[in-house]
Amino acid sequence: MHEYIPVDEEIIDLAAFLKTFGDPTRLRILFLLLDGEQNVHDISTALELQQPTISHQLKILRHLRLVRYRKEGRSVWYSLNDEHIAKILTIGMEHIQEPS
Amino acid sequence: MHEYIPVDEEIIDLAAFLKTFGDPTRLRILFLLLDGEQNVHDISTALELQQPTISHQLKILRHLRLVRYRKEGRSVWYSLNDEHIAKILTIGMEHIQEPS
DNA sequence: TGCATATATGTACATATATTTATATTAATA
DNA sequence: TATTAATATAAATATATGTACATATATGCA
Repeated sequence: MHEYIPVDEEIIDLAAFLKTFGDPTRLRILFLLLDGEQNVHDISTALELQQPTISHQLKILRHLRLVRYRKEGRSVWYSLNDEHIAKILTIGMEHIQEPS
Repeated sequence: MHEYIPVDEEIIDLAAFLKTFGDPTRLRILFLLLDGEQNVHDISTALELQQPTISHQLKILRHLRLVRYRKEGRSVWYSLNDEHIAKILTIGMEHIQEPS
């Protein structure tokens, strides 16, 4: 019984998606968003990182659909896109906390 | 109710772990291993990639504990380390196959 | 021991990417 | 309309990383 082997395009897309979890700044943003919607200013304040740095990473998170956003006046509110994101964070944490 | 925010070291470790899924070659290796143990030669034949390329990526997969291995004579047999790996692949596939 | 096979390591190079600084855009409000 | 606040974009730079090629190591066997 053979597992499903993704075709090339799926492999490329999957790598791009999962790679997005592979940066500490993006992970910190995602963990913040586990608490719910946050705007750019609050994220950059909470993480003590410059606003362009946050906007840059949010753009990547948006494009790979890890987050969604809505505009309200001058603010843009970001949140996790769906349950897949939290699940991957949870499984990842389980893995690194496991004794080797 | 606030979510658990990982400390810096956990963020670094988690990013390193998840980043490992972010390369097409490594993903192809992992999908092969869903079928069960494979040795280096068979992997490099199946993926039509040079043996040093496979060994290089296996080293990374080993260090981040995505795979385990056992030596048998001249051969080294690799397999997925635990259920976390397959779960992340599955959730990732669900995500990219979801209509945007 | 000598040789072939299987796997790992090291180096070099090209490419990708995270961050900083500066600037642009957009929206609210005085 | 002028100004301020919030966010996004652009350019520059430094760092990281994947691959190819050459070489090393290790094991089995004649």
